[in-house]
Amino acid sequence: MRYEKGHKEQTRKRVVEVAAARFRAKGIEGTGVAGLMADAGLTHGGFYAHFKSKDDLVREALATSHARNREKWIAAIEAARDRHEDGLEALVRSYLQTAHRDRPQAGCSVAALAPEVARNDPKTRDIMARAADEMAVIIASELPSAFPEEQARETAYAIFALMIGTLQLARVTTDRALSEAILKSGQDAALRLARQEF
Amino acid sequence: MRYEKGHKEQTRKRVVEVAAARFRAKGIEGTGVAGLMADAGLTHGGFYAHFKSKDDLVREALATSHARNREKWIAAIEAARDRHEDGLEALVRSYLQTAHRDRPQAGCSVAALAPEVARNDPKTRDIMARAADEMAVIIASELPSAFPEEQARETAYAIFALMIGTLQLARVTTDRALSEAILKSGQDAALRLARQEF
DNA sequence: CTATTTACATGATGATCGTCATATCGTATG
DNA sequence: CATACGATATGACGATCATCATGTAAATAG
Repeated sequence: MRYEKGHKEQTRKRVVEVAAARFRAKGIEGTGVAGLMADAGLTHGGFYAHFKSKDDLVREALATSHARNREKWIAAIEAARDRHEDGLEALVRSYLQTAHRDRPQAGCSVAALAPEVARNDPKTRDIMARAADEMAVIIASELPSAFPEEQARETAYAIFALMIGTLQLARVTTDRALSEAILKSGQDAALRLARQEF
Repeated sequence: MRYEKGHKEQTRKRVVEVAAARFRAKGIEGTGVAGLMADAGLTHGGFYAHFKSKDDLVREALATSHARNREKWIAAIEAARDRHEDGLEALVRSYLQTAHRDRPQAGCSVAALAPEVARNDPKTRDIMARAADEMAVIIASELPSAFPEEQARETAYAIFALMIGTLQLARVTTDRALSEAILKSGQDAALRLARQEF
């Protein structure tokens, strides 16, 4: 064998990682296979030894982005717990912050790619739909216990929708002060939805 | 002159109209100049007699989509007023409905294109940012008068963010029942935000 | 009724797209 | 130490991309 054992697997992982970042930064259609491989330190030729198509990579990259973000969410909540603070508030403030707005390549794939994925095939849409559902489950688990279960799930989806919509509006807005204000509005509204009684 | 007076202007308008629909349906990068012109019943050659670049058309198409949607919003509110119903509720329910989810080509350009526009140049981003601001103004004007002005603007942005995020999640979700439930969650949450006291 | 004008068509530019066939070449294995 | 293997490179495929130079034809101006 030309390379050490496990080299191919490692390379594959690196390509998926690079892809996950580039898709979020430049869009799926905006990312070419050649540039992708170059970013991973390779040429375009080897691509199809790893993936059967670009769509195949798209699905894997979406799953990877989601897994990473999910970990961040859980970490943010647990860190808040350790400081005896509200988990959902920590999550919302961490999500709707300037750093997240300015670094889509490392951020939420739903906020960065939802409309583009919505135009994709059902298999790819399903990956993001499942990701969104998992996010909603996490949010629901941090809602005040006063929420009836059904209401919790619905409110969780609404809070997640508010989060991605707010991040997108903040990213579109060129006026820096207004963009910050939008992030803050989103934070406040999300927490109001979470704390609302029925 | 080869064609009657005003023919060129009419053609240009038709191209912008077709573009506004295609961008929302297939994305900006997903829409080629050739296909666009074919849709308008023309060949690709004449394109640059009308627009100095594709980016130029993108900006015009975004402005057109927004203007159309703004009219729809105002019409929905006024129709509700005539029936002595709440304008904002009518707006939210009209926006977060199955027909809008299933017809992005005729729907809100912010929900369909925000992340892609966020990656575009500032001039293009500004067009959408201004559109979003106008939508927020409309929402704010329909909020209960109990809202202090500053709070109204912020809540309006949050409601709009919730609306676009909800529509996107509903479009990604392949499970039809869940997609409907997401739309309903968004409706309820938006109205809760609107009716909340401070 | 002819000449001029101009909206659009034809066709080509070089770039980049996704995909694949084949060549290379270093290392693990014999 | 030689060899066979396999991970990646080279290079090409046809398609499509945005853009532009030039050709054509028809309606208006004279």
